[in-house]
Amino acid sequence: MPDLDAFDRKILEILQRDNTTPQRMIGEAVNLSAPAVQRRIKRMTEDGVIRANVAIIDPAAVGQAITIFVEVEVISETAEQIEQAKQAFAACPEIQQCYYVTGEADFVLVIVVPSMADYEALTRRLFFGNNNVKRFRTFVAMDRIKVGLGVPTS
Amino acid sequence: MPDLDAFDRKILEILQRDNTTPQRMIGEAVNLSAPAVQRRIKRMTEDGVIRANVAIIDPAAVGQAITIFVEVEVISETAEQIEQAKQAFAACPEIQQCYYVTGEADFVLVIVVPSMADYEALTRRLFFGNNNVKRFRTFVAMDRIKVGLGVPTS
DNA sequence: GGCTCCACGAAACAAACTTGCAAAACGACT
DNA sequence: AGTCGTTTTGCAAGTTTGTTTCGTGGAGCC
Repeated sequence: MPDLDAFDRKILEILQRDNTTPQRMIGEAVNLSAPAVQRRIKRMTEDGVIRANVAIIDPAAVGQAITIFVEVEVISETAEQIEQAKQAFAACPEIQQCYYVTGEADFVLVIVVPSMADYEALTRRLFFGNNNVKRFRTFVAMDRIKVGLGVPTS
Repeated sequence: MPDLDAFDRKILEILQRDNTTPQRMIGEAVNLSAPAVQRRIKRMTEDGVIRANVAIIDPAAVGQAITIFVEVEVISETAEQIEQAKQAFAACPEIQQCYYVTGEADFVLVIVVPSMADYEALTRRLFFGNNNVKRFRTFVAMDRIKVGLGVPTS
């Protein structure tokens, strides 16, 4: 993965805010022609710098009103058990984000569900139904203050 | 915010996976003409169902290698203090996501930084430098198993 | 100097998006 | 059942955007 110059970083800055921005406008903003911008975007996409281009949907608009954080602590941390847990979490559509972490917990999950009843059913399936889960701690989001996947491009 | 029919939901499903998909292909997938798809997308964008269109960047590619979770517990939970905390967190570029939650903590943060040294400096500025922070708990991500903002559209 | 290798910009080209318009689908009311 | 009004659709033309081609100029290297 080659390193990025100032042009690339400026382009990324714009794209991670709005990837429908015409290449012509990006070109004006960074002092480059549209084809040059296009080639850089293509290269960064091929190199995996740009991982995806997606629309962000308001969860409430599709009936997924509740966001929940869960810390999960497991009993056995063998490579096999961890791998199995990772796959189970990754396959669950309600789980929006899943990280394997150090600290007082082993996994941190971000879950999106229509109602608390749905969350209750999910815990039954995901945690109580898995005998390697020692404990889990739930945090219900009252306010989504800042949501996104933007990163500083410095 | 009007409700969405089966066409809209299918379109959203596609767009939140790849919003560069041509409207013609979306049309084929949902059995609608391209202009019909275009009008629905426009309407959903105006209605705020589609919140943004963004490129997702690999943090490591721009030197932001470390993802960290933080639970923050505050001392005083007056409306004014909470509001102040929200604004401080929202304004911080290293903070990628911030939620105000119920449970054993008051805020949950997702932070992206280049190194642990940067995180240490950030805690100094953000937590130790704020006398309303009672305690904070850090979880360093070892593996990003599932990352995204996709939601079930069904 | 002469060479190759890249990245660039201008222009031509292809593809996608957008708009106008008439016809079809749907509801409400008689 | 029939009619009117509203809404949404598909088609076709027009416009914008994305992509490729080609020739030029600069950096590094014999």
